[in-house]
Amino acid sequence: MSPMWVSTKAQYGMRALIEIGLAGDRATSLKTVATREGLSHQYLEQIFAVLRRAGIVDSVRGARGGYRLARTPDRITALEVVELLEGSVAPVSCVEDEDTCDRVGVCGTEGLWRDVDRAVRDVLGTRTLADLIAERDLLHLEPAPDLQHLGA
Amino acid sequence: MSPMWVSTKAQYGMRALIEIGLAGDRATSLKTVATREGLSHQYLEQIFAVLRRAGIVDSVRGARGGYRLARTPDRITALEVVELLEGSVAPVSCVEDEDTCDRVGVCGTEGLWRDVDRAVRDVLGTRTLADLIAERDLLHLEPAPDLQHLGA
DNA sequence: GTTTGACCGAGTGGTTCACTCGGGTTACCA
DNA sequence: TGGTAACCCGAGTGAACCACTCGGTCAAAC
Repeated sequence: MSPMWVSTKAQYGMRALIEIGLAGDRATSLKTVATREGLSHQYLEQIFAVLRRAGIVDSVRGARGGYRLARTPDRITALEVVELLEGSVAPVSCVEDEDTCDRVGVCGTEGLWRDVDRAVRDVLGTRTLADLIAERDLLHLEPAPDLQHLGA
Repeated sequence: MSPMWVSTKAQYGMRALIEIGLAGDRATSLKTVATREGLSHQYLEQIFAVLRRAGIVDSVRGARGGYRLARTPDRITALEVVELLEGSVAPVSCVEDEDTCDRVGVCGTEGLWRDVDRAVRDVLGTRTLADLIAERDLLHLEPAPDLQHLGA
């Protein structure tokens, strides 16, 4: 796999949340998400444990259970999700925690990394799950069966 | 160490290049860079082997040897250095290589990662080593001994 | 009372990271 | 001409991390 700095945890988490969001109020099971997105069911469980504890999704236990968004999708930013599942989005450690480097204030690259961090946080912070769901809708995959007759 | 996605290789490489750049035409040894920046000499050798092969620095062998910039610092972007030492700066693999994911054109997060990638490349691509050297100069550390008398 | 599906902790194989080690080879310099 | 400073190179290594899996418990629907 070619290198990347956003882990599959955050990637899968985002994709799964879009899927969950598409269902609206109805709970969606991870099994459904897993097959629809081609992901590991058990790995998703791990991810959703974190999302639930963070108050991003609510769970419904038992048969016909699953997950739904705990908030409206416009109140969930990509930044929140990625930071939660990734731990951090900072390019270098000193951007977040100044104690990890003894050369703070002496390092010529400080401004550079700080600008990169700012740019990333800006993109992720201004994009909400609602935006992603809308984009996903534009791809209009698998149109709902009951809408099929409207076409052609 | 707190998490980060720019490796020490790229970080150290940038810092070392600033140090090399400050010396202008004169070759600077890695030993000097290592002590000045508090880095491992042997690790720097590994990094500079890559920088040299990429045509970013020239080497001077033998005693009193070292490295100097192969181009003027305004022709070396942070992006070039980071991509070289990091391999890639893409947040997820599909941004660079579409074959790594079978869901290209079907994935709701595609645009998001593409925007993040664009933002990062924009920041790194518009910053040259000359800029970083100038910033570093503003911190005016260790003023040259022969300029000392000009102060106070 | 069986099926569905959320919940939980532990384990694991592979890879990457951040180096180090131990040697060359080249050139200055006395 | 010999010593020393420096670049050059490949291999190794311990720790951490990633992307999962396994095996099981608990809760609600049918």
